[in-house]
Amino acid sequence: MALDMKFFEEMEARIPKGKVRTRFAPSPTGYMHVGNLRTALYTWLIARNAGGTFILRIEDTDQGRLVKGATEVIYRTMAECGLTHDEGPDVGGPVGPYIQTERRPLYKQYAELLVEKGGAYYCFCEKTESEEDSGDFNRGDDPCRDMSGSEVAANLAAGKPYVIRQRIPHEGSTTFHDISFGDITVENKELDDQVLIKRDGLPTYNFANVIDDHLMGITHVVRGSEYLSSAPKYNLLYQGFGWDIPTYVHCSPVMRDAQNKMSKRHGDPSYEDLKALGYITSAILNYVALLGWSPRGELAEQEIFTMEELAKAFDIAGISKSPAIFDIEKLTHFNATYLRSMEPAAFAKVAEPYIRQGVKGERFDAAQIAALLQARCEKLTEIPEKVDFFDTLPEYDKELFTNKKSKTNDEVSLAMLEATLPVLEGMDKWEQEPIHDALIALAEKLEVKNATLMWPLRIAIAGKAVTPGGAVELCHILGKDEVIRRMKIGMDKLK
RNA sequence: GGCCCGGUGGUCAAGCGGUUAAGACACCGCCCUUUCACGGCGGUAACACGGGUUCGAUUCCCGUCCGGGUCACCA
Repeated sequence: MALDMKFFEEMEARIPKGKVRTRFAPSPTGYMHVGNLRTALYTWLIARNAGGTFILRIEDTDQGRLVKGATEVIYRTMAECGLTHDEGPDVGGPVGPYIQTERRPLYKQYAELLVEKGGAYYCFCEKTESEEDSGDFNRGDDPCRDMSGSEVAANLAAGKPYVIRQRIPHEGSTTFHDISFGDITVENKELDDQVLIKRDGLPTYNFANVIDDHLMGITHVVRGSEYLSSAPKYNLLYQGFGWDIPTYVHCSPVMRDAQNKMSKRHGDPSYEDLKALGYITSAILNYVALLGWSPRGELAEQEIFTMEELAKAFDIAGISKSPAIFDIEKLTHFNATYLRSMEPAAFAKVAEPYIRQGVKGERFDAAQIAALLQARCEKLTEIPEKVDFFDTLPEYDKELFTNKKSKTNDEVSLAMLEATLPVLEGMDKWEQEPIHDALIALAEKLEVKNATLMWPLRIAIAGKAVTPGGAVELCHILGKDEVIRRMKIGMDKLK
């Protein structure tokens, strides 16, 4: 069992030094949930904030959970979100490969190295039910732990299946440092001799992670707090190899409510789902960034951040230790804010497909409708039902003509429409300004408030109480002939 | 259950021994107004509880309670 020490030296020589290097290491499950997205974002932010390197690594050591097309979801999401990686399976880099199954031989060699150094041992025990049931089988009592070298060699030679386990000291305690949780100390006897190399020869997550993070020169390990309790074992592993321990940044989970994490099983939305619900990427990212992190000092009250601003402002000290409940209402607020702050042309572009769901064909100008919508929609998906009246005048009740605040009833409404009809019919320039001026002038002449004149007109041409835009805007978009046609229908209702 | 972590309005959160305890979402009023919105202004609402330490605790320590995580040949 001679180890090729030269190989280890060469691997060591490849590791970039002296710069911040972070990595996002998802397993390809085909589903980017919000917590994942946030971890990816924070990881990216730490790298960008420090002018460092951001790496994408695919952790696919679980044979049973492979999902086809899952890595594509990851690439697409990262690209859409602007979480660009400097090294990864698709772009390469100095410490590849970046897919764990392609690194398979590596883990085995390092496990053997660790055995050599005394930090691990071969275990030939059967995987038994009783072990799980009894619960009082202490992994420190594993009979293989102290097996003689010759016996191990004999078993190996006989082809007996085995796993490689980490040898945790029975005595003492281990302290690790997390940048937001501080020092955490655990008694070694609380730790078990976890499996490093599985019976199938593939590494466990816990082992592959340490090997890869070291060989890829990762300086900051960002991950969910569910790994907090296995962190001491990681430290022992690093120590066993004699490697530097990276900076740990553990993040508390994103919750669906006070007691449950967001999960696919509960039907909680993933990044993709949120987009399908009408949320835009920039708003999602901004909201997620603030879900568990907040800026300090000068920026403490700022909520709207571009990715650049975020990269500049992001500091690890601002990461929260307690779990945060995902509040879709607040996301909605961010979404609305982002939609409103877009350039009108840009908004028209993202809104158009949704407008066309409600307004078929090219009869009406989508850009004009978009202009009315911009201040009135929080989610893109609410657009179609807001604009459906353009195509066809809905069936409506004449009750709508009565509005207390506008001082209208059937009688008044009819009078207003009768007075308005000839004015509009006489207009030769069908533009917003002239229509507006003519109607305002008419209201003044009739000595009624603007609303008294506008309300019945808007109801007649839209057939619904709530519309994007007022009577003038709607008249303009609908066109003269259609307006007059709809007004007459309204008047008939009122007679 | 053992071990680890956390606990400021309904939610996200600032605060780091002395504050009228920020801000945002949501909610409620008012203003603006050709509907609804946008925008503007204002309001309701919090330091889990009990002990310490201290001249003084939301801030520090201990206990209780509540919540989360973890105890896999899953990640």
